[in-house]
This record gives sequence, structure tokens and C-alpha cells, in this order.
Amino acid sequence: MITTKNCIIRLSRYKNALYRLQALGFVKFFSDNLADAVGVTAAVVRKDFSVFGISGNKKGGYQIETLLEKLNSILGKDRLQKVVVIGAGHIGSALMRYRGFEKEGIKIAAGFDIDPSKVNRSSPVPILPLEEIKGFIKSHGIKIAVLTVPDIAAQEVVDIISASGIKGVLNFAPLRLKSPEGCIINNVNLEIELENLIYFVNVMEKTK
Amino acid sequence: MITTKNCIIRLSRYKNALYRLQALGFVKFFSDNLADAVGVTAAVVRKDFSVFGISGNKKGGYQIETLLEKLNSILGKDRLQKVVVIGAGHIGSALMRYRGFEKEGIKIAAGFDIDPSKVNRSSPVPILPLEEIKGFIKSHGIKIAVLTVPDIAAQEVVDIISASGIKGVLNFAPLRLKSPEGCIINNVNLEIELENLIYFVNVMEKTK
DNA sequence: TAGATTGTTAATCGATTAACAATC
DNA sequence: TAGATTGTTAATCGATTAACAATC
Repeated sequence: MITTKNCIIRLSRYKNALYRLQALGFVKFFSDNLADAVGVTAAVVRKDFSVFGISGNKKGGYQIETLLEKLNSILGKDRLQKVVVIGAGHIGSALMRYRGFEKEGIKIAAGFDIDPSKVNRSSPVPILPLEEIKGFIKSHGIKIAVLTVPDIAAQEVVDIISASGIKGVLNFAPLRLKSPEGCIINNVNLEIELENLIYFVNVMEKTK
Repeated sequence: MITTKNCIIRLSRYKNALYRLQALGFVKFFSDNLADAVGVTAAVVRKDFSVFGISGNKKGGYQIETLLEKLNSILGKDRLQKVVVIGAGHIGSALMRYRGFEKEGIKIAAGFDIDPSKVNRSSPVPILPLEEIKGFIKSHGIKIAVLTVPDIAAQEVVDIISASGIKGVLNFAPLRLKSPEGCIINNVNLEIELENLIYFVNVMEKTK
């Protein structure tokens, strides 16, 4: 089953939109309802569904409840996903305190920092010394890490945690990291997002 | 001049890569040097350049210094870009304290929050009551806002700030916002980024 | 000159969109 | 039945890649 990142992102959006429809009292939906809610076309919705063997009823549409079960299963949301945050600076600390992940079934099991003064084993999300990460990852079966360390440290840390068993990294450091074998890296680059916005706003201002 | 978001993101990456090459002592580069550094093909680099009328010398490549000038001018980095952060919660506060934007010529002029207890006019980035945003935006000529308010408030705040003169929003609230006329919204959705990573890590684990 | 690189055009690839037969 | 929606195929669109003439 070949899927692209965009396709899976849409699946997440479908799931979120279906929860909102469900909260409004809907029980079933048609492909164009969902398309409107997510901002795509009905054909994309049906195509995405067909890729995952999801079928509805001609004329009858789809049941929200069964769809949510399927989407949650595909996205791994039928079980708690534990992640670690590496780097307890401003952004890392904010993510550890952010409550929004819990309701998405994502638990930050621990934070890690190389600076001993950041270590705090009794905070709600314990912050541990980086040396302990390998043991922690193994004993807790963790595969995903959020990386919020300074640029200069990022590649080294990725290599270490990849060797320790991490398979996926969400990288906030504003540089392109080389993926170690068997490790997926997704980047969140806030500087570039802002630059992008600035560019298009400037273009818009000029052409009006 | 028609450009896509991806094209402008590549321009940002070219710029960043060229600074690194320059720091290593390079003065000029060929399209395939830069392509390697950014992870694209040489043809994409030359195509992107041609869109913006950037030309080099056949056989001689491109001068890093002149290229950086052009890229910085295109991306608006030849002048200080002032932005505001709306919502002084965990993420918003972390962004206000984050030093990485400064060296990119992005200044967070102020933060805003609806909660009076968050107001702090004397912190390095002052945090002001949301009511003052309209006046602030006008007097400081600000067009870009970073939105880190709770989901339920996000659409309302976008409508308010758009009416006050904001033209671009970097939205961290995990839901799709309707863009008011003349306002561009870029989304950073951490839950979806993590879900995506979880999906592909799971697929990789299953198929190996 | 011979070799290498640019700038651009044509070919390919993939994703999106349109269309429509099947069918409830 | 008539009307509407699915599931899928074909057509379109856009972006990427390959190729190569121009030229330094």
C-alpha cells in the first residue's frame, strides 16, 4: 500500500473533522460533507478511502463511528503512543507542559537534557539526563522523539538516539538533518514558516 | 511571477545553505553543490533561480555573496520583520523567549493575551492586553501574527486581528481556520506532525 | 580546444480533477 | 422508478526530471 505524507495528513484531518461532525450530532456523512469540512474535493476523499479499502454505501454514505474506528486504527490512535522530548529549553519545556497531546493519545513519557541543572525527576513529565535515554527508550518501548536541542547539537543527538532505538524524529532545529538508516525525520522549521508567510504577504501587498 | 509555497521554502533553504558554505570559506558555488546541500537536484536549483531572474556564469557558477543579497531581498530579509505573538500560554511564551528569530531578522514586537494576569509591559517582549492589538499593529506597521491561543478562540481571534490589519498568520491551533479576505494562514499542527511520524514508523516496523 | 556548467525546453512522473457506470 | 452517491477509470494539471544547445 503506497501512501504519501499528504495522504496521511489528510487522514488525520478527516479524523478530526469527523469528531467535530459527531459532536454536532451527525451519525453518517457523504464524501462531499467531509470534503467541505477539510477543504478538499469529494473525489480526493473517496480516493483516499479506497487506498485503505474503506467503503461506504452507495447512496447511504459512510457511518462516522465505523470510519473513526478505521482511521484511528490506521493512524495508530487505538493505542497510547509514547514519545520523548529531547532538549528542555523554551520550546521543549513548553511541549512537555502542553496538554493538547493527551487527548490525542500521545503521552510525553519523559524529557531529556544534557544540562544536569535541568534534570527534575519529580515533575509531571520527568526530565532526565541524556545519558539515561538509551535505557529509557528500551524499557518503555519508545520509537518517537521530539528534538528541541540547539542546531549545533541536533545531528549528534539524532545519531545517538537513532542508535538507541528511536525510529522517528520530529525535529525543531532549523537545519536539515541526515537521517540515519531506519530513522524518519519530519521537520518543523518555524523560521522558514515565518519567512514564507512574510514573502507571500509582501507579494500580496505589492500586487494589490 | 508565479511561485508555489514549496519554491519559496526552497529559496529559504538555499539561503541557509549558502550561509553555511560561506562560513566554510566558499566564495562561489555550482548548482549541484547547492543541490547537494539542500537535498534537491541541480535542475531544480537552476529552475528556481530562473523564475527569479537570477543568473550565474556558464562554467563559472554563482557568487555566494551576490546570491545571498538577491535571496535576502526576495525573502524580505534585507529589513527587520516585526511580528506579534497572540496567546501567552506555554507555546506562545516559549516563542517569545526563543532567541533564534533575532538572527533571522525577525523581531517579536509584543505578545498579547486576553487574560489580564498575563500582561507584563516590562518583560523583554512586552505582553499586552488583547484590546490594545489594533492600535499596536497600526502604530508599528505589523502585518504578521503568530497565533498560539486555544482552539476555541482561534477563529474569533483571526477575524479580529485580520480586521485590525494583520495580513499573515502562523497558526498553531490544531484546527483549520477560515482565512478572512486578504489574510494568509499557514498552519503548524504538531499533533498531525506526530501522527504522521507515528504512522510511517509503524508502517516501517511492520514491513521490515 | 576540450571539458564543464548554465539556462531552457521537452519528457516524465505523480497527484488532482472530472466523468460516469454501478447501484442503492 | 428517479435521484443521488459511491468507486474507479480516464483526462488534466503541475511539478520534477532529463536532455542538450549555448557558451565560458
